[in-house]
Amino acid sequence: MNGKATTTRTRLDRGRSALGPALELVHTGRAPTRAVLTAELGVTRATAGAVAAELEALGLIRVDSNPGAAAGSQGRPSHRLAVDEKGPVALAAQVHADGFRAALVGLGGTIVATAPGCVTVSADPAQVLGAVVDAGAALLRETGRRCVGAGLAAPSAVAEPEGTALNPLHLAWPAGAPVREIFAERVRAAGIEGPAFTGNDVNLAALAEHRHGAGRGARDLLCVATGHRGVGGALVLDGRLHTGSAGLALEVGHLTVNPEGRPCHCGSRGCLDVETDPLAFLTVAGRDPGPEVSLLQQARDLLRTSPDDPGVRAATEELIDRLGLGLAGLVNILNPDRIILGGLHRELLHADPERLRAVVADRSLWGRSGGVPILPCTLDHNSLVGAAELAWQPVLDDPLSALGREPATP
Amino acid sequence: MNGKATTTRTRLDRGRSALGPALELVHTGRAPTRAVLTAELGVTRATAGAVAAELEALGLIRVDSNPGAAAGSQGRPSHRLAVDEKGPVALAAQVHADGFRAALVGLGGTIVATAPGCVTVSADPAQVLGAVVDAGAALLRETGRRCVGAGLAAPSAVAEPEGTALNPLHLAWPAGAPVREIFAERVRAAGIEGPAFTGNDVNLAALAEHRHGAGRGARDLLCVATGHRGVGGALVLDGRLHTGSAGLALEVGHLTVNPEGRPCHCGSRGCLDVETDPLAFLTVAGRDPGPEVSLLQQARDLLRTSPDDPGVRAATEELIDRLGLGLAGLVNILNPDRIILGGLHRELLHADPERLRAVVADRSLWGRSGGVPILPCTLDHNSLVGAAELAWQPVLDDPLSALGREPATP
DNA sequence: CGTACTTTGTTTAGTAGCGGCACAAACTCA
DNA sequence: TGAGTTTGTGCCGCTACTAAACAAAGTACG
Repeated sequence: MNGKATTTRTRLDRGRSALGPALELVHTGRAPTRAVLTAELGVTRATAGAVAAELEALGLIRVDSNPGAAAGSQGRPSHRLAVDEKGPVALAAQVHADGFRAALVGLGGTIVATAPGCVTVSADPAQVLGAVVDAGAALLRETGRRCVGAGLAAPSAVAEPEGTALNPLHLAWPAGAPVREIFAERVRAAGIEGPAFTGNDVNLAALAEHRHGAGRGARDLLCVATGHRGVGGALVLDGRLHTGSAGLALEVGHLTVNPEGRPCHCGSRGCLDVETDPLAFLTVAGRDPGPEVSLLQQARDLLRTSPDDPGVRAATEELIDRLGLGLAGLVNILNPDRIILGGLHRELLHADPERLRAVVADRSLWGRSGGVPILPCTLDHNSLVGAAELAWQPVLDDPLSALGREPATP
Repeated sequence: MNGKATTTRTRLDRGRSALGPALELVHTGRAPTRAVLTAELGVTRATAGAVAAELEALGLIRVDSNPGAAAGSQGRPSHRLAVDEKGPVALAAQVHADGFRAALVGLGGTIVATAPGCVTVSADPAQVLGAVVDAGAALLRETGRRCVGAGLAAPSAVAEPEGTALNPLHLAWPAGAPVREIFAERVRAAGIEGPAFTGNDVNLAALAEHRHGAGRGARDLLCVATGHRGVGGALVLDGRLHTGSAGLALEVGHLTVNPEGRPCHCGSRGCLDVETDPLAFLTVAGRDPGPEVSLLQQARDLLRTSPDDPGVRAATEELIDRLGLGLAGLVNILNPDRIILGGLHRELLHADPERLRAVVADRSLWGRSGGVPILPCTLDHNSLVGAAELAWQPVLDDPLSALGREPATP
């Protein structure tokens, strides 16, 4: 076989622009085999094979030539595609009122290692972010994993394009703190490879649920969640977060859901924020919130342990009605094809799903859009996984340039 | 010249996937010259030249080798790119409470011919749509233009994917009328070439303004407008209409803007619909609406002729405050980078722009997003032009297959 | 008025990434 | 064991580009 030198190319010169979409399909679990990958990409088997081979060569996925049971189907069994669990990871960081958490997240949204940390709430963002980045750097050293980048989930709206935290009310941080810049600087200082990103925690939770959780397959996904205080929202359209032109979209906390309701710090009354958050639940239920654990935890415990207590029952129903009103307003404006609830709202849905669905359907204008499925979040640490998604995104968009070959800007 | 046969190909085999984006740039006026086209497409001059040549060969654009003044610039003057005004057209149709209108619209959103028509409001959609399609067919015969397809602007939400009119309240049509199907059938019956599309009029107005009017260049464009009765909204994201999963997004008419306001047919009180439409304006101004001309026309005339009348002044201010509250709510949820107002809302903006902007900024949560520019519609017949955009879309997406070469589904 | 410079358009020669096709491989079914 | 079915691979060629050199058409400036 007088093979010409060109033969050395046949495998690695194939598949470039289809590389990103293919990786995303494996990442989100929508391409378990090469045959499915071929169909999903809309390419030929030859191309899909070459793309899979190149992704394997990059150390991102594995192609199992497994003899695994192709139960009940005819023909040659497909090789299985899976994320390479020994591959690179993204560093994910989260800060909230109670402390912080760092984790390493591989492709597929699997948490490889995690390091919770508690700090006394500090008014200095640089100190907290430095601590969480250091925890992440320690995880990277311990595991020896390659890092593709870092992502931070912040409990505040993040203004675009500056990356400043607009309302970190419950962190005692100064409004307008340049969190993105501080985080990126700390990541660089810790010697962590790759770019650094920052986003709002509810936005990132929605992104994670869309790719790996209850939102998988939705085209227009609305996510609403409580933290310890207040309510946040997020919208994923066609697989991408809609953050609005200034990063301030889906600030749903101040929708009016009770015209005669409690006054809100925004100047209005009866906002979703003050009517459906954990503090509201405890107050309506007639409990004095204690200072020992977080309000969210207290509300959750109360709802789980004594759901039939009259006060708890009344609080549940009132909050469900208020939340339903807010969701109906959002449905009329956004018309999502799925809604996902997190935090206390998830518990309220769990407590009486029929009531919530009925309120939303009743207050939505057109019956059809009121019939939107409302589901609970399903992922653990979804904000953390979402933060990792930010860091993975460049790799999903263009694996070759993101992983160092063909440097984008030399 | 012993030229090989292959030489005959050098011109028409070039430029395929860049063809659509290039046409869209010329269509929206963002590529006045080949040099700009080169930069906008991010391709080489060779490719841009070949693409422009092919679009010219398709009869869609013209390349002027004009000696026209390249005032003040060095270097070789660029050839000018322009839409071919003798090229094909789209048939645009609009129906509203007062009658209908048909038009032929060329690339660039220019109305080539128009035929207004008045029919007594008929409860039979097939009759009205048949009349407007016939008027369009007559225009096509008169002008002898080639037709790329037809689009209909309906004054109602259009449910996806069925294409039924959900709330044609002011047309006396049955709710749930299959307008898309009826329109498509009439278009086929009239022997008009190309596919037929149907959309909501405010949505289509927003699309037209985004491509050819006050919304040009906006990434997230919010459009709010009154017709004769009621209020509609639309959102254009990244150049595409956001219609939601069931076509029901941006049904903003029932946002609460006055908790103690007028009762609305939706069961609530103080909806944007009943608080800021032309009837509300006339009522607050203390005028009895007459039956002779449309409510919108009466309100417009009143506002223009006697803006300093105390009743008119009070009505203007009250409606501006209500509208501002509704817009602020939308800004908090959608965070658009531009807002465009149509119908009576356009007149209200014109009457006191500062007041409206102040209310929106004041009721928006974060100062920055309250500073969103609010502009009046600038296009005549923007719904009609938007309807034509629907019909042009397949050509913009893939000129070759849409214009008959390479039939998509043989 | 001619020369240098700037910018635009064209020609020619590649090349990356895919499709098409034939064939090989691996299984099920009868 | 062989036919049928589905999956993976090697090879060829096409399409839509890029790269680079060249040509053209103007301005700037002596």
